[in-house]
Amino acid sequence: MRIGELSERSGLSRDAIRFYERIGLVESHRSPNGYRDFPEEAVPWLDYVRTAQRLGFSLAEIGRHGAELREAPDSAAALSALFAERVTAVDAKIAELAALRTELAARADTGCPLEPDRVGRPGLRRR
Amino acid sequence: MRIGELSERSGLSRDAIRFYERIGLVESHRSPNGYRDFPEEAVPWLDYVRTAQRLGFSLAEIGRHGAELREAPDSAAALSALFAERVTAVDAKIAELAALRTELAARADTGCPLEPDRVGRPGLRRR
DNA sequence: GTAAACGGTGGAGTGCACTCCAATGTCAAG
DNA sequence: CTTGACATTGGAGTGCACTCCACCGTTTAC
Repeated sequence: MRIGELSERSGLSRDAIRFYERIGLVESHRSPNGYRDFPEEAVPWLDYVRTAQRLGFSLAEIGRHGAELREAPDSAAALSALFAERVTAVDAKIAELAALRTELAARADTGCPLEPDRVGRPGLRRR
Repeated sequence: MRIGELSERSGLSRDAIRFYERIGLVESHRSPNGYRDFPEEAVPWLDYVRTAQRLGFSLAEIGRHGAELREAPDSAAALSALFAERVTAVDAKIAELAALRTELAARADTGCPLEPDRVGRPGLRRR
């Protein structure tokens, strides 16, 4: 399909798609007239890209992930390991969010947010 | 405290703190010599800022909510409502991540990651 | 008293992820 | 054959969140 259709179906702008192509996040071949021709699979792929990106993964990470998968031997185990790694990263993010949620909920309870006194939970917080 | 101490205790660079001050995310008053003087509360506040930011909130969002909280009437209920709103936003993010996790885990299981419907292959082009 | 460490400012630069634009080419419909 | 929608390119611009720098003044340790 051409870029206009992919744009509509993926919800990304033409410019964004061309940008993604430039950085190697998506591929197309060219029709004889020079127009980009994208495969069907570009739609779910860009969908995945958007999701991962919205959830805090950079385009570089997403692209690296894709590249690793492509370069991995055909071993299903190797591929699974890469995904498992991603799952771990996502789990870590979820855990962080859960902690933030707790903090926020505690402040909502006390009604005593940033101003009056202590904001951070009392105790050790070092980095 | 001066900016160096705050930098160390918050884990943010001096430049970042000065930048935050410029955009109104943190406040200080000045010592007679012109040095910034930050209150103790700046430490937990910046801690909170970092956490929220790492988890996908923009500085603008963080600042907006901080401002709302500071400007809110003394009503604990109003403040609690604002925090409850944040909690809702965090919950939404967690839900999205959970969905991504499911997707990733499914692919890890099949060992057939981008393949079932052949995703447009990323061609690694480091620029 | 001097040197190091710390503080100040303004401004330029960086990396990311686009977005907009001008100039030009392609193609189907009227 | 023209019009209009769609495509191409390169390059400039945007917004965010810093980071680095030069050049200067202040404070502290010896």
